[in-house]
Order: sequence, then structure tokens, then C-alpha cells
Amino acid sequence: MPELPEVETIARGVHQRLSGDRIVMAWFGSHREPFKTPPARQAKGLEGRAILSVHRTGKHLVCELGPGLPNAQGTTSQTAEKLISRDKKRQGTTSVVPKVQQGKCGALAPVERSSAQWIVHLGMTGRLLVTTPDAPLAPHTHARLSLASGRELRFVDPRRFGRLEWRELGRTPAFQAAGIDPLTIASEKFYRLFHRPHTPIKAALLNQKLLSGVGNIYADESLFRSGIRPRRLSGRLTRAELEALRLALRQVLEDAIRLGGSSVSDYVDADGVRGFFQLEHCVYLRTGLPCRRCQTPIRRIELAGRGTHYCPRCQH
DNA sequence: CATGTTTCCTGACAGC
DNA sequence: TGCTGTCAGGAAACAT
Repeated sequence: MPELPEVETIARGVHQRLSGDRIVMAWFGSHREPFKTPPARQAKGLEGRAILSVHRTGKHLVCELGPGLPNAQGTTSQTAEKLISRDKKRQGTTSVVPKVQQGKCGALAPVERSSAQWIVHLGMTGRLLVTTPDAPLAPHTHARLSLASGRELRFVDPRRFGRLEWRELGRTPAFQAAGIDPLTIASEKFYRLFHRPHTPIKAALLNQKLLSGVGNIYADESLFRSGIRPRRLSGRLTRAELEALRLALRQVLEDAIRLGGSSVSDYVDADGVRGFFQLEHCVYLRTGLPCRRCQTPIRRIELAGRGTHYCPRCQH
């Protein structure tokens, strides 16, 4: 299931391959979920747009899109053309705004300001794949974006817990995560955030309004690495314990990103490649197996409706 | 208000 | 073999 490290891996892969490309045509194959914005409106909005960049916010993938300009082949669809002319009339100022980006080596590159966003949440089983147009179509493919480069970006999601959302900036505010990014949260902020007297620490870790990006795997793994039992009430943890947890969480997420994420269930990155962090798991899905640190069998309980794994000897 | 519970959805797998 | 039942879970909706 894609959590922060998996989404980060996919975002980097898609960004590397697709930034600078342009969406020629958008196809949406299902009329029900997973659409947060009606599919027809998403298709209209996406066609003709340049992909400026792709990045991760919490567990969401955000594609920053340029204004809808005619594509290289001159095959811009009617819907896209309508959108372009309307945009030009409405607000010429936000169309192309040349900006200067200060690179690390002092290089200057013109940067277009994003005028729209396509936001992808992968849910449990969502996959975002860069393919050739003739690649066999996986079952449960809900979206196909054909690109000026001749490739396709596909969204596949068997369980349909994923969500696709379209935002036209100016009309709608830019996407923001509800909580704070666990990779960058400061010590004091983390301490105050988790000072909740009635919430088990694991439930708090999973709450996306507090931190954005932690799911079941990395909640269990960070609690093991900091030696804290999942049922402990977060407000009763000491300052030292919460600091240990913050550092363990950051480390486990960074390690996982380095290994391309955890491939449990059927997670793959934008090229269909599996991650390797599942080999480093200490407790997640290791019920009954000996603890890597003390050999005590890993215990499984249910907490906040989720399978929860911990070592009864290493975690207090 | 802050927690806990249910719901959505399909594939994988166990057991008969 | 093929059927049924159970389980997995992110986050919204609903209940306590």
C-alpha cells in the first residue's frame, strides 16, 4: 500500500520522465469512483496542458500543469481549445509568467507558474504507470493520458480506494496537505502535536490531520524502532520518547525512500519496478516470527481498525 | 469536540 | 476443481 516513501518514489519517477511533456488526450474509463472531480471535467482540463512538475504532498501525488496551449501536432481537441481561449480572455496575466529560478550552481532557468493541478491519491492499490500506448491494458485501468512524446500515463486501481482530483488554480486554491510532513517536522512541534491525552500513539500517527504520509507499515515500524508500544496514550509519552519516535519515523521513511519503498500487496513504481524496503521490516506482517533484535515472537493486535504488529519485549 | 466504528472495493488465500 | 468465507486497509461518513 502506498505510503509516503512509495508515493515519493513514484513522484520522482513520474517527474523525471514526464516533466516537460504535454497531455494530448485524456481518457477516463469508469463512471463511478475514483473521481473526486467529474471525469469529463478532468479530461477537458487536462487536455493540452504541459506537465511542469510532479511532486508528493503527504500521500498525494500532485502534477503541476501549465496553461493549456495547443500541442506540437496541432491536434488540440475542441474542449482544450475552448479552455485556452477562455483562459486568455479571463486572465492573461496568469498564462505564462516567466520566472527566474535560482539553481544551486547559479544557473538561471525560466519556470512557468502552475495554472492547474491534477491530484492523484493511490489509496490501497492504486498505481501510476508510464507506458507505451501499445502496452497491454491492465484490468481496472481508470485513466489514460496520452502524451505529446507518444507515451501514456496510466492510473490503475483494482480496489478503487484511490482518488483523482482536478483543480484549476485561481478558481480553486492550490492543494495543501492537512497535516505536517513527518520528514521535516521540528522537535517542539512534534511534541505539541502529539500531546493528546486520550489517543493511542499509533492512532495519532495514522491521523493525517496531524502528520501527512504515515500509514500502517511505517507507524508499526517507527514504533518498534523507538521501543514504544502502539497502545500507549500519546499524551502520556515523555518528551524523550516522543523525540525518539520522531527521529525513528524520519529515519525509517528516509531508509524506505532510499530502497524504493515497500512492495507488499502489489506496489510498483512508475516503471513497474518493485521496492525493497519490505526486506527491512522488523514487525509489519511478521506475526509469530522471531523479533530481529531479541527473538521473541512478534505479536499482532487490532488497533484503530488496523492490524498492528509489535515486539512485546522490545517495546514498552 | 474528540474518538471509535462502519463503509467502500476486489484479490488473495484457506478450507472444504 | 470450484465454491464460500475471511481478511487486507485509507479516509470519508456516521455514531458515540
